[in-house]
Amino acid sequence: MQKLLQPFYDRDTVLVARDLLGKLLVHKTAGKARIGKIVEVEAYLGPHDRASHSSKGPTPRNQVMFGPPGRAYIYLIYGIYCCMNVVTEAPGHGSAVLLRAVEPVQHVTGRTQGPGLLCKAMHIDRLLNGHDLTGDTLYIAASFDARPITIVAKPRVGVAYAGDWVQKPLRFYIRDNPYVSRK
DNA sequence: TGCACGATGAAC
DNA sequence: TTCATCGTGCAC
Repeated sequence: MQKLLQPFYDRDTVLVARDLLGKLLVHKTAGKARIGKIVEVEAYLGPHDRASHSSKGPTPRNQVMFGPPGRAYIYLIYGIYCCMNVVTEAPGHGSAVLLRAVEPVQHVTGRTQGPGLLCKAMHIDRLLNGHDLTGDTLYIAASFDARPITIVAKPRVGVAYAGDWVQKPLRFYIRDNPYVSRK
């Protein structure tokens, strides 16, 4: 498996988001590698993006979004679920890609359609916030599966408060994949 | 120090 | 359509 390194993440957020589709999310715990194929993502561009956590500037919560690319930004949502993002572009940019759904590949149990369920099934929690994705515990790798995929772009989910940014097509998923969270 | 609310998911 | 559940950010 070819692990994605920092140059992959240090690029335009939309390009990273689209390229993440079909890649493998790997989380190693207790000698077991849990693997899921990424089938749905959303791009959060930076402080100018009103739907992004970085839109109000750096805070203790979102500081890893402003750190170097290739790290995990993981936060608690609604007091119940975790959501995982990968930080993109140069340090200080404040952009990231939210992983919304994966297709189970290995050692993944339970539902994976939706950012909260994805983290639960992959055993990803807030302790991994800020984790370096170029390490050996939590990382993303290119798949052996070279079959072409068709990418669909839609408005993001759950950001109705974001004004002009609500309708931007920054949600991407693999067409016809049954593990995408919504149509 | 208090409080309104959220990049969700599941039940009703 | 409503609710669970709690950390975060901002008002007071």
